[in-house]
Amino acid sequence: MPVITLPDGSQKKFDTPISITEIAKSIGPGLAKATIAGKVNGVLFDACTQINEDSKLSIITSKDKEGIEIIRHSFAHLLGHAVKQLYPEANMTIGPVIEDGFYYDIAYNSTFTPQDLEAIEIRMLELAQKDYDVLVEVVSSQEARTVFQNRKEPYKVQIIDEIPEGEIIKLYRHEEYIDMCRGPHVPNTRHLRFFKLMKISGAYWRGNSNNEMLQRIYGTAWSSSKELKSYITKIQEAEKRDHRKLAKQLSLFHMQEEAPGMVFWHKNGWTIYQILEQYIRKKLNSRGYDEIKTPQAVDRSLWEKSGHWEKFKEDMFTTSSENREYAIKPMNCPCHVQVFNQGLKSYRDLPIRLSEFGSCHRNEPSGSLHGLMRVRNFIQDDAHIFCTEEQIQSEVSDFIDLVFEVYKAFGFDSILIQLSTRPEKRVGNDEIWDKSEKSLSKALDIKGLSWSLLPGEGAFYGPKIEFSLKDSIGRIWQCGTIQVDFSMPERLNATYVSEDNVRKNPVMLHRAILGSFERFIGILIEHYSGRFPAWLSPVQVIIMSITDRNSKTCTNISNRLSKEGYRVETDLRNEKIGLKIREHTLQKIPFLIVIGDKEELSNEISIRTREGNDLGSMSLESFKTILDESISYMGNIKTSDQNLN
RNA sequence: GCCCUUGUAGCUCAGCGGUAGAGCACUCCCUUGGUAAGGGAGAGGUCCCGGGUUCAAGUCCCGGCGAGGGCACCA
Repeated sequence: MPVITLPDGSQKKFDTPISITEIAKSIGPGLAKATIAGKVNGVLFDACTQINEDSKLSIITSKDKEGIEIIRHSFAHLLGHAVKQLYPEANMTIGPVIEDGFYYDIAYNSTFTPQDLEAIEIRMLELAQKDYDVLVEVVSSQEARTVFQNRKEPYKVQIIDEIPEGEIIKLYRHEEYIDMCRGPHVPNTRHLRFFKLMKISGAYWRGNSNNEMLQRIYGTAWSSSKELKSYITKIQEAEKRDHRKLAKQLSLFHMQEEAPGMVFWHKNGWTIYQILEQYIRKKLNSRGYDEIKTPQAVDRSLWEKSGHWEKFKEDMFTTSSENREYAIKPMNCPCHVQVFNQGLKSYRDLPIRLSEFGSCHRNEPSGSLHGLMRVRNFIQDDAHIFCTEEQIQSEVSDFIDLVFEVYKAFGFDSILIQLSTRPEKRVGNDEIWDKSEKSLSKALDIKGLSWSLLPGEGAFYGPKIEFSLKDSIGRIWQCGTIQVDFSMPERLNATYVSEDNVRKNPVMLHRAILGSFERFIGILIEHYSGRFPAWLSPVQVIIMSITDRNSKTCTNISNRLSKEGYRVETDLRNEKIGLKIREHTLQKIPFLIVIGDKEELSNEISIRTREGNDLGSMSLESFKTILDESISYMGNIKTSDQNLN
């Protein structure tokens, strides 16, 4: 006689054990039809599950987050169903749910082509439209093993072998297709309608690069065609703001095969770089950092001492001269210790904050290179703080303030913080780890920041905080970091004389705000979709003539603005004004000035923005006020755009 | 690094065994035109590199290199 309590608190009594579907039916036929699964006392179950004791139940439909996840998971099985019909020799491995969809990893001796993908998608549609019931059965591991041995699915057998004894195994039957899963799954394929297979790629069995490569088919799935469409649109929008595409259109930088993973900055991109560097330099100088510059190539012996040679030899570029071997620096820290080591330091000198816009090279795996986001040569807004253990917390605290201040200047106000703690392989005793992890978490807590813990993800030399920001279309990028290091100062003999007159190793804090300029600029390009705020725009103002008669006036105005430090260009070509406006709008120049006879007569200029707003005619002085205001918003696009409207 | 896809004019791409194409950009000419594309003519290519198959190879095959999508990696 189970009593079922529904989410609204109402109760239903039943005389006999009853399935979730039946309960839904007793509430209403519409709900019964929409039922995908049920959450019984907080745990998800298949819709056919019998409930025989008093329980709390919520019916899961496609409107629930869990519902759409179940739909995605069932789509993976549907994919399996279609694949096995079309390619009986294929071996199924795992097919989990991921953000926005699902995938299935398949072992198959010939490669799936885009045509195969299309065929699979069509077969999936046909199968789904049969509205067949998905049947679930609980089996012993021996039974499961027999099923998949008969089906010649060695990967499934391997998975079964690794399931602990006693754990229940469920088989889901999609007509003749059988898959194994924890479930739950949709009760009928009529819930499977809105999906699209996205791409095929390789993936290692069990995610281990020593294992064989499988073929992974990715799909996206939703509970309505509207959601599916909006997802596809979102992907297309993201493609439009791809920094590599925009870089070409706006002539920001280029890369070429002779220098894989390294950037040829063009004038426009380098202008942005310069603004960022100068901005950060000013921030650091005002906060007690001393900027330095250290060598690009350093003798192997230093990298041996620092431990890089042993651990990261493969990732370093090397060169030689007169029988000596050098490594191009992959990091600045060992060099910074060399600067610290010049002259005897007292505890009174600490903290010492050494900053460098240091160019580093890392021989990243070719397959990981990706535009500006992952390069082999990059410049960091790097600095190392040498301090005492007691000073860690306040240094970390000051750094967090700085990070937030800088990110805010670019309009990033959603920042994720993660604290990574001691990994298994580490140096330093537990006492020191306790202390440094605590000083990091305390610094975060004192500021009332919410953060998440990544246990075991710290560097071998110390724990770290990572700052990730969310861009204008919701993607997350890791940028800033601060890491506590007890190891390198000791390895490289950095010492200071303490208050009690003994030599101690300082603690070293590695920290960066932007991370690398390359990556950060890549993020900015996509964040702004190439429409840089006036502060960062490589060209802030374009001055266009109506006819040749107006050229001189254009040049005069341009010179005046240039002299005052604005970035301005002229377009005096013998072309119609419509064409000029089109081209410079596409170049995303914030302010477009038109000069014709009318303006010359009235001694005014006509302004239009790249958004297409006509600001009318005004004096040069009035325009400068508008321009100054726009620049003063720095990287905050929302505010500056509102201002322009 | 691994799997798949891919490399043709400055850019975006078509051509996929039989004398290299289009649009835009570029050069020249006409046009001096008022807020997102004025008209005409012309020039422009070791079809990524190296081998092979073939009477004949951007086109098919093999090997490099680069790029794209994933996977692995990201101290």
